[in-house]
Amino acid sequence: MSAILPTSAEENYLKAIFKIAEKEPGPVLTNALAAEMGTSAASATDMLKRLSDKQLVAYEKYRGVTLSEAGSRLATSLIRKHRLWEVFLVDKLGFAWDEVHEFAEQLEHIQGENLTERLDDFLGHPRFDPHGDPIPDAKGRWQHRTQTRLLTLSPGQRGIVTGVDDHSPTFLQYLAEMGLSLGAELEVLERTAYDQSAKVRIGEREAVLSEKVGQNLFVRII
Amino acid sequence: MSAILPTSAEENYLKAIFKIAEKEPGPVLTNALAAEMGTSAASATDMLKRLSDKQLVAYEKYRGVTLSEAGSRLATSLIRKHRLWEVFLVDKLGFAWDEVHEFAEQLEHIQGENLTERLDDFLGHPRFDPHGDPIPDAKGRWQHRTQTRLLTLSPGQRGIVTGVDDHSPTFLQYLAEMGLSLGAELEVLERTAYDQSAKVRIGEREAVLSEKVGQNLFVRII
DNA sequence: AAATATTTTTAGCCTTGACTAAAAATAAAA
DNA sequence: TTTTATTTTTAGTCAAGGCTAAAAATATTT
Ligand SMILES: [Mn+2]
Ligand SMILES: [Mn+2]
Ligand SMILES: [Mn+2]
Ligand SMILES: [Mn+2]
Repeated sequence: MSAILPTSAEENYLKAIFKIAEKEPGPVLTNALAAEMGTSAASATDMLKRLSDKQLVAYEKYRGVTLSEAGSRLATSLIRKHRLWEVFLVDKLGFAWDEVHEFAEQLEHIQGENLTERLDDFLGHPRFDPHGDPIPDAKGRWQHRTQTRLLTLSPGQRGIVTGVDDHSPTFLQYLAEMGLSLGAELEVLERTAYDQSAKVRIGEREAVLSEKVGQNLFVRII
Repeated sequence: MSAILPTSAEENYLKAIFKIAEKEPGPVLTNALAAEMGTSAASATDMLKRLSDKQLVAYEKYRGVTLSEAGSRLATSLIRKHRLWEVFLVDKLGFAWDEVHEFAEQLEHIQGENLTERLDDFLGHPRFDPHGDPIPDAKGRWQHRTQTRLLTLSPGQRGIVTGVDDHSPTFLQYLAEMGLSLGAELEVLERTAYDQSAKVRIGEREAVLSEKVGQNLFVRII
């Protein structure tokens, strides 16, 4: 029983199912999957049949889909590869954190013996990617970390930037311009009750961050 | 006129045409291309029509095919990427020279702005890949080098290993076991007229190399 | 409970890149 | 110069992964 290799398209769907189920536990619905993949619902249904045939998901018509053990392992491995390649692109090739996603989206599908483990060695076994997302280890175990949205901090509280909940290049570029890279220290000085915007100190600078920013930026309180 | 990106399959065919034409100048025949690609002649004909539609080749039914200017640029760029990734895999990830081809066959197709140039910078602008093959520069210019087959050396002549004409893992592994890596020094001690085998000194060791090895190993005479 | 709205699946079509078998063109031999 | 052999192309088929439009199932209102 030589488990045939999944195609890149299959891998991408598995990853999408994993990500949706992570935020919203329970079966993943066809429309949510299609939206995440940027395809039609009909295409998603097609793919779900293929993944079901390959035992990578448990799919019940009209009821949604969940990953099988094998599907979950594959999705986790894909996320591991994606994030390791992102570390490579930023740490070794010098790309900015908003430039690496599309590359990693391709690189995660490179197949072959030992590549991931050698890359991991070369990078020094990073535990988080350039966006602060955890990198599962070779056995699929996840790092756990307590982080909170900047929005929850009250005036006087300080934090270290640990991640983002919006990975769009525009948001990442905006953060970089504000000096809000991973590891940056900030302190909430004031919060406006009306719109939840916050005046913050970032290193030496002061700035006002909107509710939207507060919602999408993770910090560890110090 | 936004030149649509070629698919991976198209790129592989272009590279195959380039490689055949390199050894055997003139139009490349369908059967030769199919053999190089490991596909049927019918599939090659199909692809030649697609490549011709995209102006990447000049194809005349029954007469063979040659690369257009655009096709030649693409093939050269693909070879550049392939060889740079091979350098990465050997120099940075620590793979052996017989392990990297299949990875590079996939990595060469990764698309996106600046990746190749950043990789080239990171690797220190290597001019040859782990098999001694030249890496064209960003403008598609080729390095030139005088090398000769080991077979042509007479007893008493010494050489430095500069490349191979057979890239099969078995040959590459055999050479590594014999101490014949790139840069290794050797001296021909005797040659047997009957079968063209040669007794050689490799560093401290002595060994007998067959005609087949002599034919597939390139050296620079010193 | 019926009617309506939403979600999901099915049906039918398309492109890419394979394949085999048959036909046509070209090359080699008699 | 015919005949035969080889090479190449065409014709027809398939699977993957998309699409749109129509049908069916499920959920929500009235
Ligand atoms: Mn991907
Ligand atoms: Mn990331
Ligand atoms: Mn390739
Ligand atoms: Mn090589």
